[in-house]
Amino acid sequence: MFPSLNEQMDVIKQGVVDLLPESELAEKIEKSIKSGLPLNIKLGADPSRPDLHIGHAVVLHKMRQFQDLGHRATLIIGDFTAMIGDPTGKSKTRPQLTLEDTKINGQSYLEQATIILLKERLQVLYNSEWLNAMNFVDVVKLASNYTVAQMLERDDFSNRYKTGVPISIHEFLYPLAQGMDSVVIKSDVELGGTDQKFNLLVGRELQKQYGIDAQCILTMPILEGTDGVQKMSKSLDNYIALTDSPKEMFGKTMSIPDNLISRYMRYAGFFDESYIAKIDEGLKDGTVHPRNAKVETAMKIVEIYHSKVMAQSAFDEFERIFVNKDIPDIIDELELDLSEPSIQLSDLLVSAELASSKKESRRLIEQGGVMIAGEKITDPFAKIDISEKKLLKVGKRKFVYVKAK
RNA sequence: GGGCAGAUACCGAAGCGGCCAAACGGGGCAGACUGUAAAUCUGCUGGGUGCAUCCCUACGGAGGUUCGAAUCCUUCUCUGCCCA
Repeated sequence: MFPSLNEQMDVIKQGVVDLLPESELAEKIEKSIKSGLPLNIKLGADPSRPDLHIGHAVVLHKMRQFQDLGHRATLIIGDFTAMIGDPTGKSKTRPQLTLEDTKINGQSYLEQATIILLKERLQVLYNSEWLNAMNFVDVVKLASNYTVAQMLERDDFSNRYKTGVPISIHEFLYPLAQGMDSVVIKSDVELGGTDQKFNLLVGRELQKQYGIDAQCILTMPILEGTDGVQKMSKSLDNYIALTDSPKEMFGKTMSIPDNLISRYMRYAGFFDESYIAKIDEGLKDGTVHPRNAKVETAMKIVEIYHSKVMAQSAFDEFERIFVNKDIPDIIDELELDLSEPSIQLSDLLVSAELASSKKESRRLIEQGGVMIAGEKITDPFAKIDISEKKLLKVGKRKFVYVKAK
């Protein structure tokens, strides 16, 4: 049956930022133990950007822990809400997705999410099912549950309001729509990132208004991206995707700033707290080398999403390229269709798509970032004979074999 | 409905008739160094052309004034603030 209340609470509280209200969750768990019925744990997914990264994994992992405790996970694919379009940002008018697009994205989200989630004890619902069925009267009723002042409590809104950045009316409907999901599925707990706190609370509030047992809310931190400053996101290109190759995962993890090591150990590598504390201490007093701690973290991450074997080979490869300055074992080959066997270096980079323009290509060459067959060449006008296959290296980590067809 | 302010490159933000492909910061890229794709330091950062006081594209859109416009005028679109 279910683990005891204390055991459950210990697991649940690992790494969380907010757990509101804790006492209510304890009651719910006690009730569940007594009745033998699992709790319904909700997680909303935004399928507008279906590429999941290890930042998303923080919350997914928490969901998995609930599953492991015997509870039921409800993943809500926000196909309806995504269709309306994410209203953040003033300059980007994001193309409006059709319901079909979001369905497809939702499917891909699901595939990636089940890398972490257990397929058993998982219920997947699409919120268009009920949101699409609401008419304007329903929407007005829903909206009447909230006031403008309440909406403006949200940091995001109030900041924008204060600084004069526009807020569209439909953005106010967002939290409400999402909250409606909680009403419909009668969730006991809703998970989310700390940025979702407001939305989660709206769900709780709406449940009360609709006469349903209010959900508890649990938030997990937003993991910083590999740049160490901004949150991990695809658009900032500081992410480690769940589907990244072992090599990429390893390398990207190695590039995080030192001060993020323990955070990544906790939220990306899911190491034991006691172990993290030990490493942390070691980093402080200098007995643990930051590089080694990072290697360990990187290997663990690769292991989670690939395997131990892959982790080892990713490490070996990394050592070879960056420590021994050797070349990777797998390099793409590119055959170029040329009228003659030689080509001007600056054109070669453009043809190989290693530079987006001839200007950029020149810059790279003149700055000494380009090597042909192990030899640094700084003259952009050098003629390169590629009738034989030659290794072209651009920057520190772009390798390609080029050959004239 | 009325008044006022604003729209600049990937982002933020200066510039307010020629010296503007546009200061500065961030980001990105490259180099040096190293412990690594950390940190730090240096350089570069619209495109074309063998590269220059040359051409093209670009300061919200469309016109206009001028020898010359990101800069002035008209108008349109969008945004914020204030009043109703």
